[in-house]
Amino acid sequence: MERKWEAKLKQIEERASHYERNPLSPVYRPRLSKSEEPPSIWKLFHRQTHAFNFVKSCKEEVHVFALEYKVGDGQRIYLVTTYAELWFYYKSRKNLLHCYEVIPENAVCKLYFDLEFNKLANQEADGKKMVALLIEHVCKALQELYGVHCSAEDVFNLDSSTDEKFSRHLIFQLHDVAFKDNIHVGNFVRKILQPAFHLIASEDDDSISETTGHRFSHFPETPIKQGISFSEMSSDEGRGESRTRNSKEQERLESAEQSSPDLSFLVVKNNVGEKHLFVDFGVYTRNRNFRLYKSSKIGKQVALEVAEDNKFFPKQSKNISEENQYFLSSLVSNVRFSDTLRILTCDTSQNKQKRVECFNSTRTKAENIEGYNCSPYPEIDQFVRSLVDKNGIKGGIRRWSYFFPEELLVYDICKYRWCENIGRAHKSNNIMILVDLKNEVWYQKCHDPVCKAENFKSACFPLPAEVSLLFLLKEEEEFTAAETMNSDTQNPHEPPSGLSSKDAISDAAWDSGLDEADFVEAAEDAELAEAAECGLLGTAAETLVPDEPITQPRPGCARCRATAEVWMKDLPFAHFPRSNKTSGKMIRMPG
DNA sequence: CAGCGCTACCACACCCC
DNA sequence: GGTGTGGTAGCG
Repeated sequence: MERKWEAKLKQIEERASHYERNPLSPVYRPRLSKSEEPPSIWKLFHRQTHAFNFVKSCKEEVHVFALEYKVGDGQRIYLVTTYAELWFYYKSRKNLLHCYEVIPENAVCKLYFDLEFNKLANQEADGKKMVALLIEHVCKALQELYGVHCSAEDVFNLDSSTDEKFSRHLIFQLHDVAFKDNIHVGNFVRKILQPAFHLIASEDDDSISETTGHRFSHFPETPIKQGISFSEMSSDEGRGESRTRNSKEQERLESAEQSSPDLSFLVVKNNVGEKHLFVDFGVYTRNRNFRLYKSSKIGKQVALEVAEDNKFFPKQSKNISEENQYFLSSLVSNVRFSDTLRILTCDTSQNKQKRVECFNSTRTKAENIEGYNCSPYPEIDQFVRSLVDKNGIKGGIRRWSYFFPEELLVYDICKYRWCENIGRAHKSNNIMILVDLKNEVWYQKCHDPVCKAENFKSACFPLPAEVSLLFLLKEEEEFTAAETMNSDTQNPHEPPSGLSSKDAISDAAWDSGLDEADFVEAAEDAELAEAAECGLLGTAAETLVPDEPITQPRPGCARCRATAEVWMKDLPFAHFPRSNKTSGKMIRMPG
């Protein structure tokens, strides 16, 4: 034990001395680029939190993907890149064979399903018919609960079946509609399939896998909110309009309750004969990994492909191939903000209860409901509150939504209605404050139909220093600069001298997105063939970004700035998505 | 050196009748 | 015996 410790200590000292001999170049030297091409972003991380922290610090629109790399134990590493760059390397299907989208917690996303049953245990089951019936039921539910119209033509239907197992993914391509996050999707799915739980519970008490409510109805509970619409004229809560909407909902609910749908087609048996549902409810958890279109599980051959009975066909585009369109459609968290987008929510009854209690306990204070209407960025919430607390009017945050692609936080404001467009407060329409985390600016839009019609967007104002990522990072850099290990960054592609070859490879993987030539070369290297087989583009598992930073950020360079992800991990803004277990500072939303 | 986020299950403590 | 709690194996 002691010897091990001494060896570690010696290793650290050696490394420290190396960094002293090779101090960090103070000047930022951009990498040589062929033309005006956007820079490559291709980074691998062992830890999901590090990957998300890197995303936060990246100016470009990047996403986290999980790659399986070890047969058997399902171990994964995390890749951060753009959709376009991933597709560039991914499309040939010679590499990156086992990729998963990480559906970021708290991010707006599409409605999706994972469906499966054992064919041997359910020989009479007609999978295609079950899918069609499910889609029909879901569309009906969307119509009745949210007034959202859709059909089987809006459902991207992916098949991953084998001889043993029927397996599908459904990704709903709703028009200008999405869910607040995948937890809300899960609540919605559980809600609309509750009669099926009853079916299992009544027939077989041993295999209840989900707790159920006591009411036996079609869609047992109306969501507490119907989702704000960024387009509709709305939404003074508790006043005339929302009351009108609520009574409409009541009508929908009542008509739904008159007849209970037959969901018996959802009941299947597992390989030991226990009853289960065709729908997998385990896929609605935070940061869920969801297998990509054309990826297979490691150790298996079968990839997700367009199902025979798929009825969704993406729009033709000049610039984007059909396959790429399918790929983009399959991505659950690929939802961009737009003025006309509606965000659906679906709370559990427990959360509703909490919300009511919270509201009752704080309403006398006429304050915001702390803890519920807070985003995972408390500093930014506070700043937004300060923006809407002027001229004796204390506005509040009614709700927030997060759009991962643009890193955009959209705050719906209550009480405070001052609109820059008309130079006064709106009489009946609320405003929005949008915080663009990428560009560190905020601006105002509003729900007023006239302002919307002219696509009004206020001027952009910089976020104040205290909530700016740059500021926090700079402080942290100054703090750590003296004691941080430096390395030679003269050429990002050239590993620091004096390190082991293993470290050298690490550095290359650490610092660069492979360009096409690199990629081909790497993939053809016989020694790396196995790793390539695992889909790692020739960067074997041990060549990943280590937890310790080897390069230090170069001031002014967005990409290099980002490599400080390790230093960032304890900063407040880094706790979104949720930070790792050890920090435990993340405010988790109820539920 | 190295995944993550759950849920079901178990052991145990504590309480009450 | 009922209920709450804390740890963990194992699943997706």
